[in-house]
Amino acid sequence: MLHEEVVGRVRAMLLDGEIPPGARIPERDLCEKLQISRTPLREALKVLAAEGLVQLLPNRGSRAARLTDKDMRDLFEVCQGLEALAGELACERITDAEIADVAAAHAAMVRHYGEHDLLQYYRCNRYIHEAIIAAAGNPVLSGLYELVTARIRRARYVTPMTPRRWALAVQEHEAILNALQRRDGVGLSHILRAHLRHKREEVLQAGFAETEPLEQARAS
Amino acid sequence: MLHEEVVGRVRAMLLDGEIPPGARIPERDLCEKLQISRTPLREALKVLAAEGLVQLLPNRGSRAARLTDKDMRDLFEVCQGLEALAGELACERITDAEIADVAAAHAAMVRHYGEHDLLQYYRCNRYIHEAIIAAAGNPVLSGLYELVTARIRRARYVTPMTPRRWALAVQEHEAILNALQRRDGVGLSHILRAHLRHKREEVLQAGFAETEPLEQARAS
DNA sequence: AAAATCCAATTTGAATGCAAAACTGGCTAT
DNA sequence: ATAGCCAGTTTTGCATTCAAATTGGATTTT
Repeated sequence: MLHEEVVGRVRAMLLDGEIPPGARIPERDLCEKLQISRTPLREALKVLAAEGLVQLLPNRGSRAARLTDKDMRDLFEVCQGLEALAGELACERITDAEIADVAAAHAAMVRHYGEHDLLQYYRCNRYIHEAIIAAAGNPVLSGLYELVTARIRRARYVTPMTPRRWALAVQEHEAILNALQRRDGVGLSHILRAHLRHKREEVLQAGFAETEPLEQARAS
Repeated sequence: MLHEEVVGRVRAMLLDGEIPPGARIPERDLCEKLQISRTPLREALKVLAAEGLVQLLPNRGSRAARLTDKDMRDLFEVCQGLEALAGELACERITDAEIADVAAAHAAMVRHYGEHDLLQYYRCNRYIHEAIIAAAGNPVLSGLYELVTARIRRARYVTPMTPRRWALAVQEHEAILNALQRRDGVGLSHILRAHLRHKREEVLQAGFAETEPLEQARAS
């Protein structure tokens, strides 16, 4: 197994909640599960710690990072900035084919909204946001976006919405697609920021932060 | 030596150019120099690779990353976005004392400009930009900023300027301080973007990218 | 009985050792 | 003379090993 693969596997376990936030990560157990020795696993853990997904406690091992309310606020704030930037750049650089692709995803999303299928709705939603990032044509931006969104992914794409909030989100997405089709960078940037600001409020109100001080179960 | 210290030491060697861009990094040599064994060094290299400062070639070791023109452009573009965001947030959150601190650094910078002391000028310049980031009060933002600026630091704070460019930069900094003092977030955001756009043009014109395909000398 | 202390057992952090892959230089064949 | 190839050496990647730190619990002390 390649280094990047190990990092990817452990990252997936963290993002999927297979290793819950705050859980200690006993190296030996994970090694056994991944069928590798401690050396490459420890390399992966240090990388994930640099990404903010793992917290290293010197001489006391590592644990899955936990997000406070402040962390969540900060991450969303930066995410707003990154998406706003991406929106502006995307309007300058996106191709007609890519716009059509986003439009299709948008239509599918609206369909899922009509069917009250939250899971599929979120899948399309995420696809659209990521397509806008990709359309900015800036790998550095994409990389940072991935770093930031990884940490708030579960809060962002799992939190249930009130009918009122959901309707508003769909409306905002109409405006997003519209701005993109008109290649209105400034407009897209603004609507994306508002959209994410609303999402942040929603997530914070839902109390999604992972601040429980109690000891979590270890990874199964 | 602690893990973070190893990462820091190697990162410093990369940023200082002690290990020049493109140079191969023989693990044994670095181990000897740092007086550590290969295991912790390799952990540090993987972290630095995740940061984009080191390039890992599977089974063929690692080398100091080299920036192409495109990389430089992308990094500056993102840096613009981050500083613009920080500027807006800073105007909402900065204290009077912090503004006074920036004003003092600005005055010192102008003095160094008058003395044609580029090195000291750049030092104050960098201090100001970092103070604005810090004033945004968002550690996630600060972290990403550090990631991005580390990679363009040498291009940004070493490139010589024409008298004309230098005068313009000072003028822009007057506007930056002014917007900050008026707590004009939108204005600060705009002037910061323009300021960095100009810097980027300058750096790219100076041909600062590290694209030489020839084999570099190894770390001394 | 509660608190502090000490000791065994576990776990982490780092060095070493070993197998596999890549580079070097010299040789052969065309 | 040059291109291709092969053995020897070096370097990487990972498993193992060893020392140091931590944890939990039993024992002792107040």
